[in-house]
Amino acid sequence: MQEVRNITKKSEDFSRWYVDVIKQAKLADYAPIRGCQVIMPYGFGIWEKLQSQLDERFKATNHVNAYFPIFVPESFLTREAEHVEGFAPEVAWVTQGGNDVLEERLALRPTSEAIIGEMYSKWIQTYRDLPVLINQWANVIRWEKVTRLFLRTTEFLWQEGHTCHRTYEEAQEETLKMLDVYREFAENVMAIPVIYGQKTDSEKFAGALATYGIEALAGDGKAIQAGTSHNLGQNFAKAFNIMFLDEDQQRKYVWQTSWGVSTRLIGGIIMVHGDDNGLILPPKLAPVQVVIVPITFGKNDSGEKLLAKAREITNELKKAGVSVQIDDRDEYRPGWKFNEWELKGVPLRIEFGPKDYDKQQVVCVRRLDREKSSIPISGIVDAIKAKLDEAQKALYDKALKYREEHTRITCDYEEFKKIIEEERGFIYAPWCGDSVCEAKIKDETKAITRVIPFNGIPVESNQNCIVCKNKAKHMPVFARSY
RNA sequence: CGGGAUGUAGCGCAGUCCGGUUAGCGCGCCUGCUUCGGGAGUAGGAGGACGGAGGUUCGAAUCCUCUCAUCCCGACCA
Repeated sequence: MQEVRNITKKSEDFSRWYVDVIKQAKLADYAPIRGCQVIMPYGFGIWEKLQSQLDERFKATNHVNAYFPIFVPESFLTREAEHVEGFAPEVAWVTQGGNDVLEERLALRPTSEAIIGEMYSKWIQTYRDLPVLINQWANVIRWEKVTRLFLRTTEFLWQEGHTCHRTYEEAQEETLKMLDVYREFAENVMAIPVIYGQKTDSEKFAGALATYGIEALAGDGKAIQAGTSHNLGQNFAKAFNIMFLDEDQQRKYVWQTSWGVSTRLIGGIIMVHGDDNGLILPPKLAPVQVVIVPITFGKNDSGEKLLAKAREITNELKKAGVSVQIDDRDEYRPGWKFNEWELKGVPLRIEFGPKDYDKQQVVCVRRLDREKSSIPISGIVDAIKAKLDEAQKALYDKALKYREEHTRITCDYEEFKKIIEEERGFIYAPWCGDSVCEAKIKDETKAITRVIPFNGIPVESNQNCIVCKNKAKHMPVFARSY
């Protein structure tokens, strides 16, 4: 029989598989503008779930939301030298308003440090105004040369936190606190294990003192940056004159942080969890957590009774807060529906047929591994909730197992090259800390330092840099990446 | 931005080299009947003017020029 579903096998061509899954699960579609995508309702549903659960965590850490303009005057953008240089190649400009050419071009924000810095300089007067803990949910524009659905699009959605503090220590604490929020979110909500730590100088954000990130491993052995948190030091404070009068009567520059995650996370979820049958969503992010497929035989009385019972179960679960959908479409047969909901990554499927009706039970099938179980209808709410929790955990465990199987340690550069070429994945390797060695590895292997992990492997005193053989200072994790 | 490939119905493709009735095929879609526990069967039906713009020609999906978009591989990035 011909395969109706048309997803390229993951192992055959990962890139095509990725696009096939997105298009067929109706997460997103190409827009008629280069590099831009339309996030379709099902994909946006995932984003909304991400958003609300992240926002909860921001609020819990005392942040508030605000909104700043999408336009950034050129003169603002150019105030922090390293920052301009970092973003110059990918800024989109507005040069005309209506019929009039603008005196000063306006950048469509590639990030908002500049415009927010400008406002902060007005708002902050004394140490009593600190800390400022603001987050913004917004779209940003980066004129990328190479784009890829969700992972890198010209316009994307994200969240950017921008905070101001009285001291370096406080800013550093904030930077690491938010990194940890991302880490916890990735693990517990996205079911994605991450390596987290500090970026090397060559990988840090343009204008930051230090950048920290969380890194996930995709199903093809390439790394995906899933979130970043920057200690901006006083660089932007100096550029935008953000000063406060401290208790000791001295005027001082504030210490700032910024941190963000984007719609790229959706790409990460697809790449980390998906399989040959399509998407697999963690229950905590699934727009539809449970789908009920009633199985009826003909339009007879028993069929009607069965459908009525299925709707009753649906309502009961709904009332209990489960995102559940009944698929009572007449035009598709059960097998077809099973495949479609698997493609869409729905974590649990409930099958309810005549045999189940007689026994007053349902058959529950888990998306991840098609594990089947029978659940009595009495007490179905608790059972399904437990199944969802189990599915969330099983998904994390599977991703963790994959990552562990694709993480290697080596002190030998030749072996390093071989691993990158043949297996990819994460590689821990000792490094002297010199960006020359880092660049050499990048040139020769296309692998770059992802982070110097906090949850990694400590460097030992007798270890040497895999490139220059000088004494190693760090044990970063390397990978090819998206 | 360099190298390569692709663009024909909602999706996947053939046709293009070597111009010539009314542009085909599979899946999907619509209607009817039978079906329904892992992508049903059958009968009938609708749907495209060939990515876009110019040009060559009696005639262009097919040849030429430009352009747009996507994918893959490289150089840069959430």
